[in-house]
Amino acid sequence: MERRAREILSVARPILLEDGFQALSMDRVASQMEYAKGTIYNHFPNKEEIVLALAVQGMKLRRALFAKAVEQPGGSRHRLACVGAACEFFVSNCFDDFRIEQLLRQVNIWDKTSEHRQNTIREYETSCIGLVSTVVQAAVESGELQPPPGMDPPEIVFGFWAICYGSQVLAHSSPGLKEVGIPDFGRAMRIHLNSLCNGFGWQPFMNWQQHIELMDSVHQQLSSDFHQIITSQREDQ
Amino acid sequence: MERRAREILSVARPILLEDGFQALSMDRVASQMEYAKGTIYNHFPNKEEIVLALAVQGMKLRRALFAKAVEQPGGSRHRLACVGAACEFFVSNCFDDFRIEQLLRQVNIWDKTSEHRQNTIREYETSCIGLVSTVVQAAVESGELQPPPGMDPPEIVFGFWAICYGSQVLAHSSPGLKEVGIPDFGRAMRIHLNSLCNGFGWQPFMNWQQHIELMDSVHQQLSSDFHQIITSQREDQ
Amino acid sequence: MERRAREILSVARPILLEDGFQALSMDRVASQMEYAKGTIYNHFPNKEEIVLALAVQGMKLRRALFAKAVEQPGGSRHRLACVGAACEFFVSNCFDDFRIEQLLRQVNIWDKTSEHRQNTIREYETSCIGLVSTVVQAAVESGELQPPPGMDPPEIVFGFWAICYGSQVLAHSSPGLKEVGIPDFGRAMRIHLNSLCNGFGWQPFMNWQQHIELMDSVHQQLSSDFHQIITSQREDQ
Amino acid sequence: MERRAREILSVARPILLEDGFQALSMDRVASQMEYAKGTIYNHFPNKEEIVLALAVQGMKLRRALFAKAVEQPGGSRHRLACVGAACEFFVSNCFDDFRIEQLLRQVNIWDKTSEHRQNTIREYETSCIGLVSTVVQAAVESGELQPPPGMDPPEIVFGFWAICYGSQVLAHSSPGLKEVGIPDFGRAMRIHLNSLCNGFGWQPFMNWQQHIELMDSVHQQLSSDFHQIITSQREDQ
DNA sequence: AATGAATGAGCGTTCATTCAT
DNA sequence: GATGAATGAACGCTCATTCAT
Repeated sequence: MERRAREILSVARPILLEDGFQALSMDRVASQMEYAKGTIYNHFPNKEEIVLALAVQGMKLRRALFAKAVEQPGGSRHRLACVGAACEFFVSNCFDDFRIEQLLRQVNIWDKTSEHRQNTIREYETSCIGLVSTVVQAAVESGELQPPPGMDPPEIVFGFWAICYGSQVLAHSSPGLKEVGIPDFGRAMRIHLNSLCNGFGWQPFMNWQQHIELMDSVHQQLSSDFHQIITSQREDQ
Repeated sequence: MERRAREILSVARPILLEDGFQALSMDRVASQMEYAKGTIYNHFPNKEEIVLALAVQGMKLRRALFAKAVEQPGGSRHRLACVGAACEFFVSNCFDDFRIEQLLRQVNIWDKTSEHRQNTIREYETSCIGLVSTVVQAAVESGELQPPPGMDPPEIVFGFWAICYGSQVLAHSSPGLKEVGIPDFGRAMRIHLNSLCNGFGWQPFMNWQQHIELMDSVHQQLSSDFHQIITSQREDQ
Repeated sequence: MERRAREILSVARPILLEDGFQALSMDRVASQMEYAKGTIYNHFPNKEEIVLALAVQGMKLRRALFAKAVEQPGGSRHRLACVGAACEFFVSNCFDDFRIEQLLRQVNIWDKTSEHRQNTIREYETSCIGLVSTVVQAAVESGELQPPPGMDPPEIVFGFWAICYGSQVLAHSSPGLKEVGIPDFGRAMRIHLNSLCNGFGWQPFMNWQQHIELMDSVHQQLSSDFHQIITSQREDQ
Repeated sequence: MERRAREILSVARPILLEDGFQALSMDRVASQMEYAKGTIYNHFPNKEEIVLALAVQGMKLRRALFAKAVEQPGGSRHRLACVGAACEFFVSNCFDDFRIEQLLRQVNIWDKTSEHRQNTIREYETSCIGLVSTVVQAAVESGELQPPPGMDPPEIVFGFWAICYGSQVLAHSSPGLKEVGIPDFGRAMRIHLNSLCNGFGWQPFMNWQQHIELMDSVHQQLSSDFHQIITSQREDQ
């Protein structure tokens, strides 16, 4: 049944997160639930598919957050801040999902998985970029942003995405960021994102204080919406 | 004796890169070289240490490139471009090392490794950030850069680092970046790095064309130096 | 209902032939047809029974060929040639059936199968020997053959059967028969069968050229009959 | 060590013979000896190799018997009788080896085995045919045998081989040979082999009684030699 | 009659690690 | 210091069979 698959995923998730892909074994999953190993294979043909299915859960969640952020009213830069808030919210509240997504980028999972689930993953990724691109596109159309010639919205998005992704990964995997002189990576990330906007001449110009205030207010505004989204999504999982 | 260790690493490296951490086993390493499994254990107490040792090789290399970049004459923004060139050069010519470093950020390797080698890794990372920080520091001191108050050079570096790292990882792990609308991620990365500089008001201001020209010229200038460095370093490995 | 069983067999057959008994599993059969695993168990209590049922199909076919061969007019030696032609035809055109029969002689199938199907198999085998024995019997009665005292027709048949069976198996399983110096095992087999006849003094004596000519002509004569038989039999399967 | 391999084979052999290839599992072998499963894999990379190794033992033995038979003095037909005796002796006293050899002809073993052991098997087979061919060759050269034109010694051997192999297999796998009317397949086989000789005009002509007497006497003569050979060979195994 | 989820023992294989030589 | 046989738990996966629906 469908419920069975969700149970399997809910058992597999903590194993994957706490002890890594290597430690995720069908034996271990089976031993932690009431069903036998063979039963798990009726739902997932191999453990890689389990990881993919877990990743899909997270990507679904994030896309929902992004969709909510993008649909906010206001100027393009304000809406971009909303997306940034969605990003921050996602990493804060769904950090596990973020880490699972990271896994996909590292371990050799793709070879053994069905094309169907692979496509699902790709669609979610594409769709997230697309959502943010609409904000950039709106900025261009309204004249708030004049990107370098030959630079399309997705390429602009790529920069923000790289800062967000890179910051998060480095922050959580670099041993002793504080010792190096980066005490609050979240604040640093916000400032960099804002500076990048300014660097592109994205109107209205904001100094770092204005940006941080904006981010805080946006967070407050969307917080309950976001919580509602992840609550309802997780009920389905 | 020391040579033995290097031989082991040179056998382990392609296994790790081609088939992943899971596939790296002492058995397989031993079968591909003239020494027995037991001998390998005399040099590396477990396979995680091998991975760490491989990572150290790469980080040594990159620090050498960074050192060369940082010692270039010229304005701070020009020197930062040199560091950028070093980054690009590293990923182009030492992509394997880059991937091994990524591995460290994902797989559960740290638990089983000696504190000594862990510290070595940390020192190289700190040292790289430190090198780049000197450029930022110089920019601040010369007045070319006025960072937001409370933002120290390492935090500035963090932004550039995040863009570089994030871009590379996303570019090499996102299925179908081109389909999404990002045909040349290298160019996009350069533009974003430049925009970030501009966003911080780093003098002299540069538009994207000037920056790309600068990067190209810097590359040409340093190319042979860089090649010499990786050649000599690899002889030692 | 009966058609269902035939469908199952037609799915199982290529699996058995291409990948062997080990690879034949109820799961695999079910996955290749429209019915579920449980349904298959309603028709065949285990996979051994499927193999037996497949073998019966082949043995039915061969007996039909033998019956046609034996009913030919002419001298006993001519009729024996007809049986030989049936053998050759069977192996050429129903090689799969021949291989399945071989399987029965090797794999431990008998323990798990019903006595009923086992008896069916035995009856077909006995019946084939019986058919050929009638030819030998006729030869004895007509005086064309004087077998050693105490040697009954079935024992004579046994020799021919052994040459045919042994030749076929050796030819198809001996790696590199040609390299050993046996370029055309079919021709060799014919000569040996003829020599055995001559050795028993079976009248009329034939040299090897006459025998091969006889075999060729008999083949031409019976070919269309044989084809008709396997066509009609296979419709029933 | 070498002794360990022999121990493994001696455990595997009865499993293979009593319950078939399917039942031969590394688990079962390990459970029946003092060494662990992993140890077995140090000697044989998979179970197919074990079967091949067992087959080699038998083929070595048979070739030794053939070599002894062939080196007997006397006319070619007498020496051929010696080979026949070797065959009969082999099947009587090394029936297990004969059955293992049969296995090779049926189950898909070749795919997973090393080319080295495969070649060993082929060499033994070729070598056995070669030994018998020398007898045929001698018969031709002495004028005792005039084979059909274009029929080389190995092709002659093929006929005898087919009768021997086919008879043995049919005798041991046909359910109820006696019921069919073949009470003593050994006697039948002898008569057929003799008739085949006569059919080729192999001199001196022998009737079935003379042949059976010859075979009996040859058996008595060689019996102790043969026993000695298998005893000494089995000590090495 | 048909289904197909569930089972769980079993399979072939791997591998980090130990340790006597 | 080097060896490599030995270990034995663990792994991913299969599959004949059962049985409630």
